[in-house]
Amino acid sequence: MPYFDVSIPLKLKTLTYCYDEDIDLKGYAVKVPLKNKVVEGIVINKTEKPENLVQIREIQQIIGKAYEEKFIDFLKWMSFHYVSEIGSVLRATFFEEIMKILKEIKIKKSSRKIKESIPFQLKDYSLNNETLSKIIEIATKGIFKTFLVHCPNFLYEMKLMVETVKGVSSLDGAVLLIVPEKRDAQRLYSSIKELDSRVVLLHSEMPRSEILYSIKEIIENRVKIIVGTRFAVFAPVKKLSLIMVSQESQWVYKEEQSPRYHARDCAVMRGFIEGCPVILTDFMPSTTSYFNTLIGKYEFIDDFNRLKHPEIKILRQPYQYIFHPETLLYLKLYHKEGILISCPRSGYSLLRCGDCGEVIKCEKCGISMTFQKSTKKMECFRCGFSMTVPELCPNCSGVSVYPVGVGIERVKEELKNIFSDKQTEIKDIEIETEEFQGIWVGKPERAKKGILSVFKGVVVVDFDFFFFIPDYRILEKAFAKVLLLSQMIKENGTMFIQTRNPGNEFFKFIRSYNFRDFYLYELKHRQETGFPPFTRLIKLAVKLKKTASVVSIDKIKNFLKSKVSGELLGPLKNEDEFVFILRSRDKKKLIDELNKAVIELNTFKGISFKVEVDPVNLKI
DNA sequence: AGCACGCCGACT
DNA sequence: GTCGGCGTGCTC
Repeated sequence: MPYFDVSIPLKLKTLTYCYDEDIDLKGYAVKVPLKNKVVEGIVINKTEKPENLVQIREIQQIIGKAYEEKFIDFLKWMSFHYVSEIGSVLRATFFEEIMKILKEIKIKKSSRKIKESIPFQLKDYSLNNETLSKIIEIATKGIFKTFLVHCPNFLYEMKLMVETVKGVSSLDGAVLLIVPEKRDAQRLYSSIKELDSRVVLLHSEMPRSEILYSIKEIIENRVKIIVGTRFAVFAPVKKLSLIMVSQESQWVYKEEQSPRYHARDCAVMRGFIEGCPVILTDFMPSTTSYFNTLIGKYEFIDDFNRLKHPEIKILRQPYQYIFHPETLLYLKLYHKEGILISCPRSGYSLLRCGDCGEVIKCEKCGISMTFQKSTKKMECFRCGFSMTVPELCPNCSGVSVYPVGVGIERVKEELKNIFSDKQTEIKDIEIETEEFQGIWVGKPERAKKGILSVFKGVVVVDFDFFFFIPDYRILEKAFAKVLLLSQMIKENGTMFIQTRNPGNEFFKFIRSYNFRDFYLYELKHRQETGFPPFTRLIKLAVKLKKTASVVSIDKIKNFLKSKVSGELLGPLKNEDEFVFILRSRDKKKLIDELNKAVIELNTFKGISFKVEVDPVNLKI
């Protein structure tokens, strides 16, 4: 009798069932008994009779073909690469929708009112036709290859997507377009809808009924273009001609729940499995992707200089005042034409003790607290803890506490001193606005990638803020932030970056938009310190249950040490979890070994654990 | 002692 | 996810 591995959409490994007919059931939805219930699952592969099992139960019913065989291979890769049960992978891949459609449960015609978004304004952009024809050519050939296109800004990426869609419309398969956020997906959807109505939208904030509608359109082959956010990478299209991922460096592509997949990496693997090209784009490609172009894994296309970029000036951040004399002059000359001042924090400043040199930190979460001059209070922006300014330094009881660092409140105070004429408006940045004259103050996070060429100048004060963030990717993120802000500057405008450390090599690269040398510098550093792309990091959080007195965390640590080569850091305790970081230069082997170790870990009594491959942050 | 509740592990 | 087993602890 033939045997089949069946995956059930639970946190559960595949289970083996038998069936009396010997047919190829890979990708079929079936009904199988589980304990005293009957549940639905997917046949993953044909298998041999498991030796150790006495009783094997029978597949009760075949519902129909749910997934393409190649898609099942993709699921298997996901399960292996992200070290998670194949059942939980299944749950992430539109299983419910596909089952509903398969069982022809009547789908109530939802009102289908996708809120119309404003299409992107793309007319003025001239694309590099060579890039476009390269993409169309490879899509026509229908082979796997990954390109990394360095674009001058976000709209160029959107235009590239729209024009590519036009160029490949006669091809057989569908095009999958992945963007970071819901809002981008809605706008791109509207832009494409104008040219081709055979497009569907997929983002996770859509009502389930609308997602179901999109999936039904895809399965029933009425769709040529899919626009969506990260989970759209699982769209059940029969044939793909091309996958494009914009803003590939963005960490929103990482799913926070198990399986903690990265949509860009999944897109590349899906392209490989399905045999179609994958186009990654960004105006600040991730160091990892750039590295992949150096080792020949991806092909690099440099379109960054298709647009002119503003001059960037690096100036020394004064201590007593906020603005460097050159910045100040520029402000006085051009403030009517619109200047944005980007400031790392709200409030007035941080406070530092003159005796011990320590910045006052939140007693709850340990990060620097911001001082509000108007209320004489200190606040922690992460946990919301607030207190009155202490009279003595909490660290050394010193008496000479003074403000350091620049906050929005302090910038506004100084601007009011400079422009005492009262005619100069000082406004908090509102992205909804249409006109950008006057002086605007805001945090760099408020810079939005769709807002281009609106200010005469941008001033970044107290840039050094970035250097204190403990994140191995902070330089590429800081560079990306600078670029985002620079894109908001009109032609002939200027960008000023004020730093206490203008001699830092990092600014040489920024000032000249020298990406190649920046990446080489950054890669050298990552190689020396042992960070990706030269190593793989995996976070493993272990929980000891109440009855786990038999197992100690040391036992688990020793077990992991014996099973997994490379470094084992930790455990650090976080509430009821013990968190380990695994790190190895042999990236493939690490995943291999961890998958094997996890099978044994499952046999430990009284523990539970979570795995995160390529974690978003290393903080516990 | 008897039962209720909640935790834990197994599910082919 | 969900059910059954079992241990803890409360009450009659």
